[in-house]
Amino acid sequence: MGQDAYRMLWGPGERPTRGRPATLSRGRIVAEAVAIADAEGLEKVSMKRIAEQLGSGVMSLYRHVPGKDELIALMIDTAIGTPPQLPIEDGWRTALAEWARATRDFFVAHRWALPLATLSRVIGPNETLWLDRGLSALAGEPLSGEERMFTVMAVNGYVRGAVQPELNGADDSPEWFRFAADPAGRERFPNATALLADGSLSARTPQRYFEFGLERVLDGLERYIEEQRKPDA
Amino acid sequence: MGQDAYRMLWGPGERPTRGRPATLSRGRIVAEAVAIADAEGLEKVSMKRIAEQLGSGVMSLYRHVPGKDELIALMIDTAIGTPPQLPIEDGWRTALAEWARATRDFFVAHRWALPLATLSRVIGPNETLWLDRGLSALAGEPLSGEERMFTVMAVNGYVRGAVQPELNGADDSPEWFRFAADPAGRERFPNATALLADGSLSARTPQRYFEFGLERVLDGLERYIEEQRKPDA
DNA sequence: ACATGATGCGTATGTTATACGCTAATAAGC
DNA sequence: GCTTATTAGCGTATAACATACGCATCATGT
Repeated sequence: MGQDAYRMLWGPGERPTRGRPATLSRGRIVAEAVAIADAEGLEKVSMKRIAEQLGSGVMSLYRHVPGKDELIALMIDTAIGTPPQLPIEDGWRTALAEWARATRDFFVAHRWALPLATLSRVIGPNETLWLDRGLSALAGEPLSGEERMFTVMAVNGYVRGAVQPELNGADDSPEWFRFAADPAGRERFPNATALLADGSLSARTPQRYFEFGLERVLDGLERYIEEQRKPDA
Repeated sequence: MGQDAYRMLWGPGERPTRGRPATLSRGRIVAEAVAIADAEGLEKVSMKRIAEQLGSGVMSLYRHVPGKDELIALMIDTAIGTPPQLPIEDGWRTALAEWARATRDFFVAHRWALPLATLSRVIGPNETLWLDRGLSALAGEPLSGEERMFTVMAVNGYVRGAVQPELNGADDSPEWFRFAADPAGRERFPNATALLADGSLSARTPQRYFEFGLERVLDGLERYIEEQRKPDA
């Protein structure tokens, strides 16, 4: 499957000139799959449903897509699209912060994408472009290649971690912390209980605290970059 | 399903004294599911397979588990187990770093867990205990509840982000960066290509760079905590 | 006109999870 | 010890799913 997925994501998009011309296309199939996932969740995305939505037979899809796994790999790369232009002129920190916010926007706009993104899979061109864009923010800084990579990964990891509770809790109320209803729970999880006591987490301000954590991560990166810039050590 | 999963994870474990005694048990089923996932991957975990492994009929499993979704929720909480004791006496930073490493160890030991962890689901007692343990590292620091929460989340997010490439690339070679094989790819992703040029990412030293990123994140958190401690502003 | 080659898709297959109802096995009440 | 209530084990049936195969269809190039 890795091989097929790779060819589909990266292979040349040449369409044949001979034979019966296609009414369906890979792009339309993927777009429909993304639309269904956005509207009703990933579990509603089935080959049958996509075909119905497109007014075609189920097996016709397989002329354009090797299988469902590969289709899902395509969904991520299509949904994430091309990254935004970053304000490199304002410095790496501002640029990376913008990159982080855009990444968060993607996961919020396509709630189904976060679990898929952590799946082992082939990375597509658009996603590679996002990585490249993130790295471009650090182009002028005195970091090794691996340091650059892990810097972007640290930011990316934070974004994913911070956005998840926002996606989960969106249904209703704090799904967590029901343990605090009984004394045994309060005793077993004193520190988590304390969070409830001072009224934290009841407020619905995910965006504000996203920024809080992001600043902390960027602070840490900034400190290292500043140190590397000094000619001592 | 949320309701069932919640009751199963948090409900009392009392076994009935009346009726036919059980040969199967919830614990044995979950343990077997985890064993299969560890050895052969999550996609091999089916109700049929679990039953075969336990020498029982498929439908017998449903006497002890409401359904597969709930079983998977249990798998995470069982596999992660109880968190390690942290060296609080050495300060929050050392303690949180230990917590981060233990979290990483969990995801490495159970490769199937990372995508599931990002899924929307009910959090179980063990996972709550991990959160509580992480928060306990910050108990003495001058942070608000929300700040504590997002501090732990920042570390947790970093861990997940940093461990993922390690899990993916474990099969063989760098699945990424095949684009660099042709000039068009090199031109399209100049910054990512540059990483290859200086020999980064070829070395197999994930652990070392895990520590690098972790230190950066902790640096950022430390700076904030130090500032809060000062009586100015 | 005709061969070529690709597309659209109905049918069939194998794999899932799981609802339902029957049978078996034990403990509590008499 | 016998009955009855209560629970566990599980065979069968069902519905949803991805997808292999083969055939009919419809353009293009000769």
